[in-house]
Amino acid sequence: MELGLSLGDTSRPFGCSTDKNRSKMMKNNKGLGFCMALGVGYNGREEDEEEEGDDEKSSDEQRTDNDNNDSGRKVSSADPIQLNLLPLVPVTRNQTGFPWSSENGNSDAGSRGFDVNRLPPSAEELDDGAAISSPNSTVSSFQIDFSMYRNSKRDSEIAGLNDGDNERTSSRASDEEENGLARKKLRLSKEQSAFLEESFKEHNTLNPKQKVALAKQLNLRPRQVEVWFQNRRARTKLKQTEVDCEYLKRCCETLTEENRRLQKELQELRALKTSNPYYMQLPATTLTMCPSCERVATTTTNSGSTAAATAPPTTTTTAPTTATTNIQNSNPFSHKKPRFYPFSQPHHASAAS
DNA sequence: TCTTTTGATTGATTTACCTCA
DNA sequence: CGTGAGGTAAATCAATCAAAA
Repeated sequence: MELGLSLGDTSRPFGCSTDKNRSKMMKNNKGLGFCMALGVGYNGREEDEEEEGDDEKSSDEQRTDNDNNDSGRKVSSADPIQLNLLPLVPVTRNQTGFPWSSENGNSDAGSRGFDVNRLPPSAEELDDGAAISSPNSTVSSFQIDFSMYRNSKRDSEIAGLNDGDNERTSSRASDEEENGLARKKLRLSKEQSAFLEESFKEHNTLNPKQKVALAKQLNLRPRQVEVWFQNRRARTKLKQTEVDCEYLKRCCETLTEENRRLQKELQELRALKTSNPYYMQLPATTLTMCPSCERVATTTTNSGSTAAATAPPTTTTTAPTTATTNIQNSNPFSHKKPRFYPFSQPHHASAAS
C-alpha cells in the first residue's frame, strides 16, 4: 500500500516511487511503503552550472552533469516541511578571500597552533603556485605545518590534484601505503566547513570539475571534498528520516484519535438505530459533499436521482451506516477537513425527505 | 570516562560505455 | 548493421570505524 508518503531519501520526488527506488526498497526490504512530501532544505538544482554550454565536455563529464541534473529534478519545490540543517554564518562565494586566511586574521591555525587540514605545497605548487590556488583566493597565503600528515603517497596525490578523476582509486589504496603511520584524522576548519555547507546548499552532489575546483579553493584533496559531500548527504538523509518519523508518528496518533472518534460515532448511531427502529429506515443513501461548504448531504439513490443534482458530487456513495473515509480527508494536517453529518439536513433545499 | 560529531574506509549496487560474438 | 552478453570504470550509498571535541 502506498499512501504517498516518503520516508527517508527526500531527494527523491514527491510520490517517491520511481520504479528504481521501489525495486531497491523492495530488494533491501527496508521500504516502509510510505511516501511523504518532506523536503530537505536544499534546492538541488544546478541551473547555475557554469559549465553549461561548454562544448569541450568529455562524454563522462556530460554524463555526470546529466546525473546531477537528474538529482536536481528530484527535489520538489513545494516541499511542505523544510528542514534547515544549515544554521551557518554566511560565507558567500563573492568574498574576495576566505575568512580563515591570514589576511583577515581569522585563521583557525592561529588558535590551534597548526591546521592539519591544510595541505603542504606540492612540488607543482612550488613550481607554479597557480596550479593550486586561485588567483583571487587567499588560500595560497596559508602557512602550514603539515609534516605530521605528510607522506609520499599523499604528496603524489596532492601533486595530482588536477587529475580529479583518478584521485579516488589511489586514495582508496592509500592506507596500505602509509608505511605504518597512523592515520591522522583531519578536522576541517569552521570556515572550510561553512564553505562546503554553502556549496552543498547549491548542489548536494558534485561533478568532477566542481569537486576539483572546490578542493582547490579549500586547499583540500578532491577525495576529501567528495567524502565530505558523501557524509553530508548521508547525515542529511538521516536527520530527514528522523523528522519524517516524527511526522508519521504524529500522523499515526491523529489517525488513531480520528478512528476512535469515528468508532464512537458509529456506536452512537447503532444505539440510536436500536432505540428508534424507524429512524434508520431510509432508502439507500448517497453522501454528497457540497463543494462550497464541504458538508456532506444525504441524498436518496433508489430512484436514480440525487437531490444535489445541480453540483457534481465530490464523494462517493456508501451504504447508510457505513462511510468510507478518504485518507486525504483524514490527513491530520489538512486544513480542509470535511465534516460528516450523515443525518443532518443539508442546507440545500432539495435534500431528500 | 563517556558521548557526540565527523572524517574516512569498505563493500555493494547502479549506470554508462566499450568490445565482441 | 543491429543486438545482446560480458567486462570495466565511475559514482553513489549504507554501514561502519575511529579520532577529535
